[in-house]
This record gives sequence, structure tokens and C-alpha cells, in this order.
Amino acid sequence: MTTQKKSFSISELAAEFGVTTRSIRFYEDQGLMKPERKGQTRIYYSHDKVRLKLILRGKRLGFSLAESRELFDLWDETPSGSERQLNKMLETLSAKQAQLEQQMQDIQMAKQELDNAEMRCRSALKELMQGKETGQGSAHNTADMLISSKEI
Amino acid sequence: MTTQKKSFSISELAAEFGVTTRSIRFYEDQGLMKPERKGQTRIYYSHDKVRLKLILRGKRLGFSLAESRELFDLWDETPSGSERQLNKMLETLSAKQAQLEQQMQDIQMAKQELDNAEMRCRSALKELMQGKETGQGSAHNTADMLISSKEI
DNA sequence: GCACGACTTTACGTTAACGTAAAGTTGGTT
DNA sequence: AACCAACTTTACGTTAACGTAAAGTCGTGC
Repeated sequence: MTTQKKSFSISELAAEFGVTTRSIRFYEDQGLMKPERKGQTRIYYSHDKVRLKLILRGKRLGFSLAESRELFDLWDETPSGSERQLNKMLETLSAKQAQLEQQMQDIQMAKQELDNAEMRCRSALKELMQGKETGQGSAHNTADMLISSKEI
Repeated sequence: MTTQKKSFSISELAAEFGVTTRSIRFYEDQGLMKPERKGQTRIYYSHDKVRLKLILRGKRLGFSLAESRELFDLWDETPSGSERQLNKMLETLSAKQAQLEQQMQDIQMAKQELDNAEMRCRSALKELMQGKETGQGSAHNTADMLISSKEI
């Protein structure tokens, strides 16, 4: 038999994936999972593990739970992958790619600004040292430090 | 006179910086600004503009309001930039740089995963087309699509 | 027949950065 | 006096993804 029907408790799942049972129940609450029940106890199988893995991956990719649920719903709607579904999926992936690109650019700009601030900071330190030698007090303030004079 | 003492209302400031008056009052509430008062009306000068500009820049850099406030407090503590202050500032900037580096890496990985998902998606589409020709139904599901088989 | 641990539901609390509504206070104009 | 726009304070609402009790239910072991 290649078919292993081993089942898992919610705690086992939580431990394996490094999340809390609260999170798993929350995902279910948001319609992302629908485990079997034995009485009132949740019982999970390997396909539930896949689901959870997908949810967590989605989070790493910057998908909200709602977005992930949309994708799941799209897929569950009809059991086999149709052309329309695949195209919608590609569309979603592409949109997310663009979003990540934007984030990258934002971060690049932020890094640039940080570099500038650091340079101004270092030059202020240098000037401070020279001021010590010559006994001249400098009049720096936050504005001088983080905003180049021509900006304002 | 190079000294322009022009003052501004909260609305003028809001319009100039593209934020709401609510935000400006909120920043004050959080201890990031301390404008003069004429009666109960707030009155802003150019140094307040600098402050607001710094706050907004901080946000772009990924600083929380609390973090920005810490920097301001550090600076206001004593009026002129001391060596200790400059070093603390450099330290903070460096930490933020590292944080941005980490974010970049996370995004890079996410982009990689998106690329993988897209590839699997395209190959599924291709297979779907071939299936149409040969009349063979394929048995794809979300798992096949977003998780490569060896991963689980 | 009871303690125990694992599971359950219900429901309020948390964080950040404001949005938004309500209601009151000015200053200036007609 | 009346009115209006712009300002003010107070305070509750919003979002996402859970955290954190509190209190109840279940099967098992002794």
C-alpha cells in the first residue's frame, strides 16, 4: 500500500509547522481549511498539511489570508484545473510580482536615503572633531543632520 | 532680512505635505511635534515643517513613529549635536540598513517562489492543451500547482 | 468515580496609525 | 445679532492576524 491514511491532531500539525493551534483554528474560521471531525475533535490528513503549507507559503509571498482563500476557492470551485483557472492564477501571480518589484524599489530608495543620512552624520562628526581642536562650537541640529540644506 | 517668520495653520501644513490634519495632531499627541499656541489654535513655523518632513521621511525609511520620536528626543535632550548623539544615530541608521537588507532578501526569495509557481502553472497549461488533443483528463489540483512534488 | 491532559467554543484584548463623527470655540464678515 | 469657515477636543471605530483567558467536553488510566 502506498496510500498512508495516517491522521493528525491539531497539536501535531501545529508542532510540525511551528504555528499555534489558535492560528490553525483561525485559518479554518476564515474558510482556508475544512478538516474532518470525529465528534467535536478536528482530524487532519496529508492533504490538510498541503493546505497549511500553502497558507504559510502564501504569507511568505505577501498574500493576505483573504487572498489565499480566493485562490483556494477558485481552485475548489471545480475539481480539475481548467484553463480559466490557470489564467486567473497566472494573472494573480503576475500582479504579486509587480507588487514585489515596487517594494524592492521602495526599499532601494530608503537605503539610498539612509546612506545619505549616514554621510551627513559622519561629516558632522568630523566637523565636531575639528571644532574641538579650534574651539569653535558648531550649531548642528536634527534638521542639519537628516535633511540636506537645499531640500527644504 | 533673511529671517522669514511666516507662520502656518495646521491646514496649510497638511495641504503642503499631503497629509490630514488628523495625522499632524496625532504626531503631536505622540510627542513628535510641539507647535506654539495662540489661544487654542496651533501655529506652525518653518522648523515645524522640518520636523514634519523628518517624520514623513522616517516613515518612508521604515521607522515607526515611536522610533522617530526616540531620535528626536535624543536630539532635543541637548541642543547641539554631541559625539555620543551622533554615534547613537549612526548605530540606529546601521541597524535600519541591516533590516532593509533582510527585507530585500525576503522579497528576493518570494520572487523566486513566485517564479517557480508561474512555471508550474505554465507547464500545467501546456499539459492541459496536450490532454485536450489526446482526450486525456489531467488530475491537477492546487497542491500540484503550487508545491513541487518533492517538497512535501 | 475521579483526576488528568488534550481538545473544544466563546469572546474580549492587542498593535499602529490614523478615520470619522459629534460637539464646542474662535475670528471675521455682513 | 447672526452666520460661517476653520479650528478645537473627545472618543469610539477600523484592519489583520492572531494572543489569551475562561469555561466546558472528551477519552483514558488508575
